[in-house]
Amino acid sequence: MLTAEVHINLPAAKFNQAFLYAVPEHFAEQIEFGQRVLVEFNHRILEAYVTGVKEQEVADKIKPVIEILDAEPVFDQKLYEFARWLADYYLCSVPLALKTIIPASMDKKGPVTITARFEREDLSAICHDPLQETFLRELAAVRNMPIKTALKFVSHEELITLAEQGIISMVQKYTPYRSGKADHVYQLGQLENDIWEQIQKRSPRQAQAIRYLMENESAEKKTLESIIPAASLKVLLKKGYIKLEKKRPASAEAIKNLTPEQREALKTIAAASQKGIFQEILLYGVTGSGKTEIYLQAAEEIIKKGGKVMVLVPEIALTSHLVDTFAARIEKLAVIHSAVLPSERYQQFKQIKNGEIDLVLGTRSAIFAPLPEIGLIIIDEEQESSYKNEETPKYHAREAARKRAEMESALLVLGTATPAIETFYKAVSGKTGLLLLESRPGQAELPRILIDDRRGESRKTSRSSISQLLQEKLAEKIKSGQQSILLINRRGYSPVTICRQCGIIFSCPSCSVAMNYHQDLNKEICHYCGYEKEISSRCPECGSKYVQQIGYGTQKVEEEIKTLFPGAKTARLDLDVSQKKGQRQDILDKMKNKAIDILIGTQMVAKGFDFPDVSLVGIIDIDNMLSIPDYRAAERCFQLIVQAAGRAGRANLPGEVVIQTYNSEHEVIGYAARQDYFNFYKYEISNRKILQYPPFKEILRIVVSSSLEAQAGNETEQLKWLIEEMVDATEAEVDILGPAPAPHYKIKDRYRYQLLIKADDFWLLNSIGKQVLANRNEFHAKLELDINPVSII
DNA sequence: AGCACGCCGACT
DNA sequence: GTCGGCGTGCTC
Repeated sequence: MLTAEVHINLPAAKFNQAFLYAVPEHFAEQIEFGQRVLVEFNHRILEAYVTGVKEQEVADKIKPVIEILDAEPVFDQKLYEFARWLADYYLCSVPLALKTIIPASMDKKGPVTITARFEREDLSAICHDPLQETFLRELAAVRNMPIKTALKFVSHEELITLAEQGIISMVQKYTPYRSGKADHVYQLGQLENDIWEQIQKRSPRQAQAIRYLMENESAEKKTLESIIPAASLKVLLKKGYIKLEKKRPASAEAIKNLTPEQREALKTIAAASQKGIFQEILLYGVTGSGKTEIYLQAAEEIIKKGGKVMVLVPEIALTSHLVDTFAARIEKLAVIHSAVLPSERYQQFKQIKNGEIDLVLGTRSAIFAPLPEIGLIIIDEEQESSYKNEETPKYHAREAARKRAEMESALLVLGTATPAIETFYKAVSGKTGLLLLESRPGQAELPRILIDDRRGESRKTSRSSISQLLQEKLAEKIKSGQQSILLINRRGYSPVTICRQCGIIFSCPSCSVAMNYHQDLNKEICHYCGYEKEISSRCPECGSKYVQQIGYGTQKVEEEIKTLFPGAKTARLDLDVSQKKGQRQDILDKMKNKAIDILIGTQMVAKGFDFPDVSLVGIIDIDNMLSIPDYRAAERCFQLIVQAAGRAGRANLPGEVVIQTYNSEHEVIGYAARQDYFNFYKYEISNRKILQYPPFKEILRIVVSSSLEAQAGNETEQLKWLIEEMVDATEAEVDILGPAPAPHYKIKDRYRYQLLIKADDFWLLNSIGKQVLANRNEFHAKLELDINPVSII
């Protein structure tokens, strides 16, 4: 008998095992590894992934596969193995891991299909109604039909009844997107003179199209289709007078000459990639040292030898120049990101799978692209926290890439100017390779970094969010026509509103956080649950009118700047702005065209953008960042300052950075100001050692949450006992911190407690996690497990 | 996860 | 007597 091993698509971690189903005769030809199917499982009809098809004799009665949902497989053996690793390593079910590796573009469903769930010979036993019998006999013959056809025989209600009785099932199958070819352009094809004259005489619309193409060389698909009727274009295409081709970047960028340092690094990478075994190299290069050129030339070498390359970036939108550079140099390139239309993504998926793509560039989920024969995986800005997935499975793309590279016997290159402490630790202790790029080719010294201690500042400016020094510098830059960037790590107008009469803080009714005032909307917004409330001029508690906003965010800084420099052109770039479509690009364009003097924004402006005329960067509130109760606070702070400094004075202008602080003797600020990664590393690694944090310990964070306050607390306690019992049994050294109220005690009406479990050995911690999940039904509260969390707040 | 089954109390 | 609360077990 033909059987299918399937994984039922249920998220619970315990559904890790495969279940066996019978493959009915009529599916024998179609069923394939990696398809999604429909099966009956414990009185329910559920989706499942086929992870094995074989002929075997089965003793017990097994249920049949009801329907095949995919025309083609959505994952292969290799990706299945990768998914199993993902599930095992990050503590989730195999089906959930499979769901995360399958791109969303594969999730489009077509119209409802009616499928028979009985064999033709059983028909007389299940049906007595003559009208229904006609329908069912027809259905038994074809096995399935569109709902439209079925409705010609019976009513919708009858279909539902039949479905409830299990005689038929109503299914939506996955249907591939049709290619939209939005990234295509029209170009002139073969066109003889006499034909052109003929067209001009007989077909004015066609002639217009050709004339347009003669004048413009090529036309965007959308543009031409908006001028010329589709029918005319179709005729021209069919006759070959015009053609539709994939857009190619205008001019290939020249290969840059390498500095001796770069050449050395490239040589090492090329040599390593040729060995055909898994290796890992950290490419540590100061900002402006030309890492991108090394990526490109290394990729080009691999591709020349028939290998494929994967490049991961933190966020495409913040890395558009990198995308452009790759597009100009790599011919068979696929860029994967959320702005790509689903139809194109489907197309991409197929091309990648078929080996038609040489290089995949994308954000963290691109690590799951079905790219064959990978020779090199590059992770740019490897320290970025956006590589961590914040939903289960809470994977880190860097770790996933390491595994993928291992599976493919490929080379993994981690590139950065500020390595994550863990990454650098591995490199200096010899576990991975290390390449240094310490000089900047061709240009610019490091920017001048000023630590601006605001203690004792004169009354005149001390109440402003902008220090006296920074005000002076800004005035200078405006005068000389240079651009400035101000970094403030908080969006909104002000983060706290209080009543000066009774002292209450305006806080979110569902979360234990203060409401953020947003002036543009004149609303208070909770940044955790999104709750919004019109601001009232009176205190809701005591009715007094002494309501005051405390602290500042981007909006307030922008307002102050406008008051201080009425003539200056300013713009704000934060999450609120960039979520409005096109606004972000608009601001970036304006910045490039020098239509903005001062750009005020959150971290996003510090990352990746490259504006050649910026010569001043002000970091408004670094102290706030340093005070975050997270073991990575210092690291993040250092990274932010170095990144921000990288924005200042990249071309021919000497750059300046002003760091405002009330804490000028803080070591981290000092190291960052000197751009001294090595000493920062020494300082930080000794802290990590003393406090027993990564890389010296692995961490498992468990957040226990419940809408019942007591339940959350009690069950966290109970969970701790359970883990202590497990640990006692192994006699291993494990630290359990907590139970402690989570730093955000209440979010969306759920009370949260957390446990931090630290151990030397990853797999010991992992097995503790697995045992916790195995005992999950002892708990009523929600348990969220995070292996090596990127933040513990 | 979520459905069936089974064991209890409240109520027509 | 039955209706429905929810605790427990099971899912090819």
